[in-house]
Amino acid sequence: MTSQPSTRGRVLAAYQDLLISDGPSAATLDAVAAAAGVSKGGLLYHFKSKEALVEGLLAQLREYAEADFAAMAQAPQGCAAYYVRTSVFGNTPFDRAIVAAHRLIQGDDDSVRQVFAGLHARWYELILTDLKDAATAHAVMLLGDGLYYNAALFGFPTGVHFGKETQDGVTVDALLEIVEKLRPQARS
Amino acid sequence: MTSQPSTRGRVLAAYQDLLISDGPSAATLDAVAAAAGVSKGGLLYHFKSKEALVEGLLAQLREYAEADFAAMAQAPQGCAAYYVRTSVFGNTPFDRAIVAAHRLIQGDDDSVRQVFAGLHARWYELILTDLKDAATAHAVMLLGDGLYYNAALFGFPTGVHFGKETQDGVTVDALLEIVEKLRPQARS
DNA sequence: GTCTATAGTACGATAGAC
DNA sequence: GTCTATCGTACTATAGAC
Repeated sequence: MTSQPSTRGRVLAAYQDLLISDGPSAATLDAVAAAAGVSKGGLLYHFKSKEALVEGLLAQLREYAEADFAAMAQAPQGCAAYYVRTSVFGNTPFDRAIVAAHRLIQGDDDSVRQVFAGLHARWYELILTDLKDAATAHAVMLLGDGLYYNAALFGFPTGVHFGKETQDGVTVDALLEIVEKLRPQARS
Repeated sequence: MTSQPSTRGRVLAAYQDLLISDGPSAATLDAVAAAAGVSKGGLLYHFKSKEALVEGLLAQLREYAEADFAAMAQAPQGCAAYYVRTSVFGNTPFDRAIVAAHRLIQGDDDSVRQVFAGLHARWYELILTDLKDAATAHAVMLLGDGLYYNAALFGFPTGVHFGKETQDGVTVDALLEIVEKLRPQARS
């Protein structure tokens, strides 16, 4: 029952949205409070400091991540294809949490880096289970990373990038075909 | 003759180093001036504003980029392999300029984004010439992007990451083998 | 639980001496 | 060309009324 629009939830959502659309420097306490419809004092009642706001964001990210790991482990297309496919920004809650947190990596806060390092380790583990070969697994992860970083850094001008095309008319399906080529063939 | 340690050059180098090691928020005018061994007033004589500092960084980046495009077009191993290989952080002047500028993308400055968009377009063009197929070219670029972004965002704890290994014992050579697998075979 | 008012600090930039 | 001193602003966070 955490999904009701409590003030705390509205503040967190506003912080996330500001990070995604305008970057960390624009996500000041004033701006977040205004976007959430409360005063700065009201915001600081729920989150005692800016660091607490970040922690709130990361806690939410970790929640979504656990659910994603479970889905990935059971994905019928295999973990590798699942990873690449979901590396395209899809505007899901998980995607939004990732991109928002990504924008904080440059900052001084080392805890954000650590969270992403942990996510990466889990993903790699799953892909390796799927593909067996370390180099291939690494290559597939890098491909997905490239997709995600491009989205996170260069973003979605105005809601574009949501479709299937990633660039120059190249579709995700075309990328997935390439990933399948890399899958070690069972000798028959 | 731009390589002599002029004050202007030292300031620019100090700004670059601070961006790479401590991020944008640490690269204040005070910090840059101190690192370069001048006062803030002295710094501002050479660069009238912080924006001018960024422009100086980008000008340098563009210079290095032009030289890299030329080398890439003539690379014996082909453009695709060249791109992936040089996407590993190698501590070259070009690498350092790229990583430093990358840290500014999150900021408000749109000019940094545009420079990287331009670089990407040129690289893609060269790789496509090499590989002929758009989807494959895109995949190779994403692989290189992933390498570079991981380096730029998570960095080099203390000079590590300079060797051939990128992660979990996976070498760049192993990644290059995978790229070669993707190269469309000449029908014989 | 939410507000206003304000303290304290850090940053970018200017002015003017040397 | 480089320095010191200073102004203006924007931000985080606290204190206390309601």
